[in-house]
Amino acid sequence: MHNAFEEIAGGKRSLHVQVAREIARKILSGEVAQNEIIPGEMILCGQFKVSRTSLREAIKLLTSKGLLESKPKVGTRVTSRENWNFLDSQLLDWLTGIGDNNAVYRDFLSLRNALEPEAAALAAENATAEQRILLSATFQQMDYISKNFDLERWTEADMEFHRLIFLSTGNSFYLPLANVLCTMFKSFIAHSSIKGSTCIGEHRAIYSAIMAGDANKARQANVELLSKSKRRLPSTE
Amino acid sequence: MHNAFEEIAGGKRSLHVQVAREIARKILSGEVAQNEIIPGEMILCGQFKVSRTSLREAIKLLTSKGLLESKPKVGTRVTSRENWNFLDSQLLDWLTGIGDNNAVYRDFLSLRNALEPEAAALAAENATAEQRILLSATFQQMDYISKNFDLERWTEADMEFHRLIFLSTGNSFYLPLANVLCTMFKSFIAHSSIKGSTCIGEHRAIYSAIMAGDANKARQANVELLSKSKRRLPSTE
DNA sequence: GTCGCCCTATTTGTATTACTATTAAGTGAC
DNA sequence: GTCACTTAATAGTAATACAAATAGGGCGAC
Repeated sequence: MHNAFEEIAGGKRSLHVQVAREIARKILSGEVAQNEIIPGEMILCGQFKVSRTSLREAIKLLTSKGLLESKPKVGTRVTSRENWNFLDSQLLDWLTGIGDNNAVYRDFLSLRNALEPEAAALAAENATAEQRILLSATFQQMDYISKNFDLERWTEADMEFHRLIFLSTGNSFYLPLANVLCTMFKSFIAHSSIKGSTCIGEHRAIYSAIMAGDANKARQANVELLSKSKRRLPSTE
Repeated sequence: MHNAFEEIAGGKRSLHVQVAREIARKILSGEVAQNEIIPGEMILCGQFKVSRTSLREAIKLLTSKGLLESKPKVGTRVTSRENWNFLDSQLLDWLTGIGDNNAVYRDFLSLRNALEPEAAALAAENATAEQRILLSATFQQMDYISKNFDLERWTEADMEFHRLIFLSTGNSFYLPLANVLCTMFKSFIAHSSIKGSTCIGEHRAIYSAIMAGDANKARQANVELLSKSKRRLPSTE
C-alpha cells in the first residue's frame, strides 16, 4: 500500500537505494567535495532516519560505483572523480539534472564516435546468421517507421539497431557498452530537446555494409551517421 | 586467527566474495548454462556451508555484475551472456584461467583499437597544464626505463602513460575505461607470455603530439602503436 | 626528554536472525 | 470452465549482535 504510493511518488525501490541516490546526488553535484570524509555511520543513520544496515548497504552500493571508499577508523571518504564509474546506468540516471547536460551529451557523442564505427566494422565481420536476421528485422521496422513518423517508436527501434550491432561484434567487451549506450540514449532523449531526424539513409548504408560483410564500408557509414548527429547537437558550435 | 589462515590459503577476502567467485566461475565456464535457474537459497546455503545472508550478498554481488537475476517465487536464474558486465575488474579477474585467454586478448585489443586513438586525440585537445606535466614526467620515466630495461617497471610506467591519456581527455566516460584497460593490462601481462618490446618510438610520437596539441597526429601515432602490438600477438594469424 | 611499544576506543566489516512483501500455483465457488 | 481468493514458497528488508582493524594516546624504558 504505502509502498505503491511511494513508488509513484519518488521512484522508491528500496530504502538503501533511496539513501544512496541522496548521497550520490550530493557527491555528483559537488555539494560534498572530492576526498572529503563524510560523517560517521551513526550520524548519517540519524540524519536519514534509517537503520545502520540500510545505510551500510547504501554506502556499499556507492562504493561499488567508485564514489566512496571506506577505511576502518578513518571513516568513509568521497573518492576523486577519476574513480567514478560513469558507465553505470544508475549513476547516469542520478546524474540527470545536476551536471551540465550538454557537456555530458558531448562526452556521450565522443564515446559513440570511438566505439560505433569500430563496432560496425566488427559486426560486419563477425555477426552470426541469427544476428543478421535480427538486424534485418529491426532495420525493416526502422524503414517502416521512418515513413509515418513516430518519435517514440523510432527511438526504440534506433536504439535496438545500434544495440544489435554491438551484440554482433562477438566481442565480450562491447556487450556491456551496448547497454551503457542504450541507457545514455534513453537518458538524453528524455531530458534534452533533440528531436531526431531519422537518418534512414545513413542507417541503410550501415545495415547494407554489415549484411555484405564489408567492415570498412560499415565503419565509414557509421562515421557519417555520427557526423550528421554532431551537426544537430543542441548548443555547441 | 582462522581468518588470517584462510586469507593466505585461498585469497579470501570475505565469505560472500568467496562464494560469489565460486558461483561466477561456474557461470563463466558454462558449467551452469545461461538462463538456467540455480538452486534455491537454502540448498546453496547447505552446499557452501554459509549463512543465508552471506549467500544473499554473494548473489547480490553477481546480480550487480549482470550475471544473475532474481524473481520472487521463481528463483534466481543465470542471465544470458549479453548482460554480463565484462568491464568489471573483479569479473575479469575471475575470468582468468577459464575462457580462451587468447580470444579475450583479441577482444581486448579490439577495444583498445577503438578507444585509444580517440582518447589520444581528445587528450591532445583537452589536457590541462597539470595533466601535461604528469604525462611528461611519466614519459621521461618510460624513456629512462627503456634504456636499462626492466619489464616490471616498464609495464607499470606504460600503463600509467595510457591511463593518463584517458584521464586527460576530460571526458567523463573515458575515466572508467582507463581503469578497465589497466585491469586488463595487468591481467594479461600476468597470465600471458607477451614479453614487451618497448615501442618507445611510438610512445614518443604520441607523447609529442599530445604535448603539441595535435589531435590528428596523436590519433595516428596511437593507431601505429596498436598495429605494432597486434603484430606481436601470441597465436592469432 | 625522546623514542618505541602497547593498549584502548572508535569505526568499519561480517554474520545470524526475524520479519515483510511479492507472486505463482492450487483450490473452491460461481 | 473460468475467475477470484487463499496459500505456501521465495526473495527482499531491517535490526541486532559480534568481530576485526587501526589511529591515537599513554606509559615505560633507555
